[in-house]
Amino acid sequence: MSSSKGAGPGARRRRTRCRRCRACLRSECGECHFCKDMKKFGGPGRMKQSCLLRQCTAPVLPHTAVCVACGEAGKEEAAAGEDERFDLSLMECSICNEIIHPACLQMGRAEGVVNAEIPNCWECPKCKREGKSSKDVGDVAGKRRADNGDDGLRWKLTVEQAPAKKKGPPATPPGQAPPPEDPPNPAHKRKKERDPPAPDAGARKKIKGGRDKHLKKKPPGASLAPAAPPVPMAAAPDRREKLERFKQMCQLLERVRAAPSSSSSSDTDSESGESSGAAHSPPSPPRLPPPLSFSTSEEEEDDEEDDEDDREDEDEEEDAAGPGKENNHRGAPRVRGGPRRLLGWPLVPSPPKPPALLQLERHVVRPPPASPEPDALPLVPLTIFSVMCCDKRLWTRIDLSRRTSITPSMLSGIIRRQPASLDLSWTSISKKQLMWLLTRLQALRELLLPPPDARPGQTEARGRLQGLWELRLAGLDITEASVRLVARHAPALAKLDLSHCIRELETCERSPASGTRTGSGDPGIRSEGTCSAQTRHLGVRATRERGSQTPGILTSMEAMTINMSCGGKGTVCTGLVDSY
DNA sequence: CTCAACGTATTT
DNA sequence: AAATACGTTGAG
Ligand SMILES: [Zn+2]
Ligand SMILES: [Zn+2]
Ligand SMILES: [Zn+2]
Ligand SMILES: [Zn+2]
Repeated sequence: MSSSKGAGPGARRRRTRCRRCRACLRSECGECHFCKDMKKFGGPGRMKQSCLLRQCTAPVLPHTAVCVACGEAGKEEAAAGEDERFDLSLMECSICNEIIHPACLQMGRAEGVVNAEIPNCWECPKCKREGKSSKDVGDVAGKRRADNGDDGLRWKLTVEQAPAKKKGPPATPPGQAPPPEDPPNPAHKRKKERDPPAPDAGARKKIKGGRDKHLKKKPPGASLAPAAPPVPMAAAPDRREKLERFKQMCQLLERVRAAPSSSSSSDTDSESGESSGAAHSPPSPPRLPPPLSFSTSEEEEDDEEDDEDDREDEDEEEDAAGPGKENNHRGAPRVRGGPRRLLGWPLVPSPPKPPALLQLERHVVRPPPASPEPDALPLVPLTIFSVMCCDKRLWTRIDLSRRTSITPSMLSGIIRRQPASLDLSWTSISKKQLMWLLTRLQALRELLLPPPDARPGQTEARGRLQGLWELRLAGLDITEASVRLVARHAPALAKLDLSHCIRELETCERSPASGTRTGSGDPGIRSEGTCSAQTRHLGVRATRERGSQTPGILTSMEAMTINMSCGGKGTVCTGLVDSY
């Protein structure tokens, strides 16, 4: 401690908004919680927080930040190549908080692990060498502790807009910051736990601190970098089966690979296997090998109750990484940063989706190892494997339901894949995590945007839920007002799951009688049928009452199925046990 | 200096 | 865990 000047560890520099990301560029909504607190919107101004819709997704170091070693600012603009650019930039360690030019490190920058989701953020070589992990934060220089509510979402979000296309180099356009994304955080669960891993990143379990140091894989933790070590997978007994599946996948890829995925090369990052999640997919095309899921050290077995039948493997195909070269062990500073590992296995690849929207190519990971296009790839198993792990086309659906814990790496993986379908039911995902996801999932974000055809004076915005036909809100403490909004904005809704909702909803009164009409709220929904009390998931079939005075509600809907079982206050369920 | 808000500390 | 409160830093 005490190492250096006040600037060292002691004075952590506060990050500020980048001013360039989508969030930074928009105006305050004036309606969110924090906006309402602002004096300008009539609030008391005590919270002093940024508008929720303006949460910067790529917070940057203050302009006044300087290198702890040489005292100078970042000079990336003066650099020529990518590497030099990195060497001359200022990097802030998420563990010890020191800000330094990688070039000013005598031990070299090779051991540092870059967090590609946050600009100028890494786990410095010093900390890495000492085996520190995000968990150790706090001891450093006696300042800052990480124990506090640090959930890992330290620097708010980052997402970003559109960097230049896939360029190879860092996306740092001239004078600007890269388009990072950011780390999520696991938060919740795990009550205390001490030592081991994970402060912010998901660190899981109790691995003991004692020596993990150089265990082969990196200690979980950090949401940051994926393990970098190239760990050659040693052969293991049960690995055989995995290899088998792996082969199958390769074959499948062969078949599927028709699509040119020039997709982000960066995407190919290394992923190690990591957790799981299973992806289901529509019945269609080529079928992948069985579910299989593997996890790496990260979460894997947390003692929790992850149980699940499936997962149990542990592997790590870790380095599948780099397509090609990538791991450079010494020498190059690598950034394996960004992406943490995988989420799971795709059960079925989505049909060779045309290159339709290669949308967000975001994530520019530092070392853009030019990744060969899949088509051009030599049929190297590992390489193909890594490509598959990140190819967005193979991840149209991601199912993390029932996972007891949603880790940062999972969130990161979700964002990188931009799935068309994402199931997070029963995950107890935290509000922060959900917010984090919402701001960077294009599809969901668009869902909440005003309709493309909305006109200024238009009072009754139609929204983008016109085609929504099923909505599951089970277990939520949803209000009647919310249900009304749903009914109003989702005219095509055919199935609505409100089971396990604690509060009493008047929308569809639950009375023993059948064919009763709705309660006071009456959105024009009438329930009918009989109730089978013992059934846990019985549902209520409600039919829209014709001529309801509530205009717009359930319009165009002849009937919809509403599951209101297990509601609050000992209410009696009404209706038919439907097909739900 | 003023205004915005980050990162913590306290409360709920 | 989430909500609230606020000292203080950072941009202009
Ligand atoms: Zn707002
Ligand atoms: Zn920003
Ligand atoms: Zn320096
Ligand atoms: Zn450090």
